[in-house]
Amino acid sequence: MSENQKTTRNYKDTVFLPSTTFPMRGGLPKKEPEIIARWKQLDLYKKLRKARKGREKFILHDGPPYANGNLHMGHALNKILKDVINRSQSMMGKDANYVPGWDCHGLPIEWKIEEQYRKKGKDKDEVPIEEFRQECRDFATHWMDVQSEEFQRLGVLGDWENPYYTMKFESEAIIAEEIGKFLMQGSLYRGSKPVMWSPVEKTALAEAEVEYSEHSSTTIFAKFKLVKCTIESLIGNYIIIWTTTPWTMPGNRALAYGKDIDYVAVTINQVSETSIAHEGQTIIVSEILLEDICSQCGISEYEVKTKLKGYELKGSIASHPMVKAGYDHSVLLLDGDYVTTEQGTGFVHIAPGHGPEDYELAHVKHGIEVPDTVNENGTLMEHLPHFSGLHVLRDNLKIAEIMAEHDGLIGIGKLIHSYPHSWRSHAPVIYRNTAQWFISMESDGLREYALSALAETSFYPTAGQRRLTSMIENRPDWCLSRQRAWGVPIPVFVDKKSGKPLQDQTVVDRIIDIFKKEGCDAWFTSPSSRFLGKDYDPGSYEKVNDIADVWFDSGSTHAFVLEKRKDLHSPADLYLEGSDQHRGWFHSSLLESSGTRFRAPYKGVLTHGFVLDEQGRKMSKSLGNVVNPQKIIQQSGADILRLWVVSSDYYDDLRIGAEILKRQTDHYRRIRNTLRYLLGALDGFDKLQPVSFDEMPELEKWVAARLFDLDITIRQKANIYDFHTIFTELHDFCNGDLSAFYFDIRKDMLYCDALDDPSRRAALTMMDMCFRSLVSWIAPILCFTADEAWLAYTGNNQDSIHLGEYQKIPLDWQNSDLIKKWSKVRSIRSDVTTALENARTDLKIGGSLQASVELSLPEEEVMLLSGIDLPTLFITSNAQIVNGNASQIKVEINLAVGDKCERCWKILPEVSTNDGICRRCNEVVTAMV
RNA sequence: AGGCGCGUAGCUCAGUUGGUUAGAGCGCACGACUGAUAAUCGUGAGGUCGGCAGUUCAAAUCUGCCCGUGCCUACCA
Repeated sequence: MSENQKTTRNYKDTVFLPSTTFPMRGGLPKKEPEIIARWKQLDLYKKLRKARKGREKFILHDGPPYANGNLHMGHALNKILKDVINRSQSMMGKDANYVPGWDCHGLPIEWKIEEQYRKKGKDKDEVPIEEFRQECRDFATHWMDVQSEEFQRLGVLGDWENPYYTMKFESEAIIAEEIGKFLMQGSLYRGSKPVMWSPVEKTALAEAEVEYSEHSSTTIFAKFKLVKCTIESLIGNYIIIWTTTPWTMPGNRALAYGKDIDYVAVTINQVSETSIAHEGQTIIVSEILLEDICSQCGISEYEVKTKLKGYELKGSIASHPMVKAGYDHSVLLLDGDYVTTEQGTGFVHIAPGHGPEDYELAHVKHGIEVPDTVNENGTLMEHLPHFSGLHVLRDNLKIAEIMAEHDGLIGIGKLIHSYPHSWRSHAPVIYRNTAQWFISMESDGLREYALSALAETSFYPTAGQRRLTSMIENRPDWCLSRQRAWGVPIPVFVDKKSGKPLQDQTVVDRIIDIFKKEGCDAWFTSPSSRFLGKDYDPGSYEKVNDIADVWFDSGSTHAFVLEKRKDLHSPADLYLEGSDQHRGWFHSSLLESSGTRFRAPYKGVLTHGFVLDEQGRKMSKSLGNVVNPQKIIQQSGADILRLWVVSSDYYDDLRIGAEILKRQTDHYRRIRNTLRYLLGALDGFDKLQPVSFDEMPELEKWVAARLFDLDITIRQKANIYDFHTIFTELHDFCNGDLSAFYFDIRKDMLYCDALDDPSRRAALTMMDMCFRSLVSWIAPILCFTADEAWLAYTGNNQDSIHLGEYQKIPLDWQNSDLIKKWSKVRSIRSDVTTALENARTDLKIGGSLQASVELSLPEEEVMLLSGIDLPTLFITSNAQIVNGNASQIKVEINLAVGDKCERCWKILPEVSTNDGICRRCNEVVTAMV
């Protein structure tokens, strides 16, 4: 080798640069499906069950999504969070067995099928119910398959081959069995309440099946004579009400006043020719509405007798306008906080069978019985004198005239207003009192059991407890029945004579047996005798044709999933859903379980917020701000979405949008590159001897202490489902501790020291542990990337990081003193980098290796730095303490003296006499041969 | 309209029992390196802590009102 060749020798191939097959760019959209395929081929779910066999179980019970469409961000958030929790529990050694599920029955699916019928010009009522139900079943099956694929694409690990769903025959049977429990207890009772009813279709409607359009109504001013009142002078006066639904008058049972409204008693002195009001009578109405009423009723002269406040009418009783014509019941005056003086008379007539508010005030609050007055075809019932057979929508003028004849009115009018109509027939609908099945909150102490169960449940965040508790405290009895087709029937027979439900366990058991084998379609297709057996005459019993509220279905999942599957347990460790489920699944599950098992089906409840757009607005099609999970997965990958979940405070609402996702991608790259650097550095490490902890340099011991602390934090936070903190800790560790500090300092050693140098081996030993720890810590979050990195590390494609656990960090790695010490060291280092930056700005230096650092330090800091190699710490070519007794830290930067080592690029005096490289490099290169 | 929440830098979040000039990371700007290179390192600029009023020696933190926003109810005779 000539002199010339020597000086230009390229030392690059003598430097141990990182090398790895783990690419810098993830290419997640393409890679993730491959990883999923690998998991399937490995049968990861089952393998994990085997690996965790006998371990303590952790059961996060899946709240079933509704099987009727593609996933949206809310689904993604929910399932990712569940998966992160399950995987982290698994990493902590538990058998976290996750069984996903679906909710299949219910109105939205029923509608879809109906809609298809309408398109074909078919009528739902002409189709046999079993055929209709089969189509609903097929529809739900289709969407379960679609959603299952979509969930798995998010990386969610669970028993996808054997999920639960509410329309499975066994599920349906057990739902029926649970209803049977309430039946046998006696807390299931038949009552009634007003529901939206279409007289044309003769069916109950849901709120969402109703559309509002213009309708012309006959209005009446009806008069109720006061028969009892604390203000005696008012007795005999008439309370006036105004209504747009004269047909509800036979069902009137009360009047509502506003306690703070000003009323006046007014004597009518003169009326117009056409008026039906009577001179000399005294009426009571709202003061500010008086003029308006008088003009509408043709009252031309009047005289105010008394002024009063609403509350003075408390306890008063009036008589019905038709009191002498068969309507001689008492009409109570009640305080209604919803009464306004915007229109009408300031009094509201209450027909408990014809409005939810009427029902609530009269029946629920005051126990007034709800009369049946309207047939299912919309005609008034036979037992109603004078009105029998009249139609509630067509005959209102007639009804008004009859009332006027009986001197029950002071005015008749007309109003065009917005009124509910049936979505299907576009015909007006009414509220109609309808027989319904209820579960009593009181009769068997359900409310008490539920409340005490809540007190024993852990809530994340704690606010959920208050919210649910106040709902349970205030809610009315559970209305279980729906007049619908697609659901689990209420498996009850009613004794036609007594009107009481049949309570016989053998009948219930028989029903359940049949449902288990054939599904609950049998209820609609089999004769009653099949269920009743020989002991009862089918002719004497009415089979209930209502189905159960779908919330009862999902409220029973603990019974047919948690209790029935041997690989699960009840109560679950955790239920986790969006905050809307306080009113939904958390609520219904609690009631169902409290009523039958006297405890909650869960030990903990976690609620997350809703997904909003980047400005914090709700997502809607009309705003055009909807973000689809499918699109994000396609563009960036599911790991990015998963990172978004844990980087957010999911107890509150979460925002998502272009910038937020960009930030996640940035964070992802940082973590990925940290893994990549470790993998590169560790290339070939397995051939070298690891170094025992005691023999490691202090810097490595500091890394060990950081790992120890992180391990503690991560386990603690994972146990309270606080992944946001975990994410922050991990990111800062990769970013601040490793990349910007430890790696940067150790590069020289890693690249330039002899391959088997003890210090270098010590660094690699610690880096190996860093990698193993880091990859297991991110595994629950970045499940794909962790898997990929682990595969690059082990080279064993029959293994997966997800079968493993968090690393066990040795106890003697804990060292809070070292953490404190190096925090101070880094503070001095920061002063140096600032000084270096200033020198750079002054064009004194470029790279830090060009610099020589002169430090003036107080004694304390000198002690701190003793034993630490300063050029290594600062990544400069030279550094020394020039004054060890200074009052404050002072840093001076000079150009390093000497020539640049061709191999390690440090500037050292020895280089010129050493063939262009430094002493250390010379030794290493010579030894290589 | 009612019940329960939320509102700290462009973004995501910390801010312990009220106590010095309100923190972090990202992004941004500027610079260095070119042996983590569609990487990496450094420095820096960004906040009347939703608004107003009050309690206090002292408020992002406690109280009241208001505004914005989300979930759940109720939207009617």
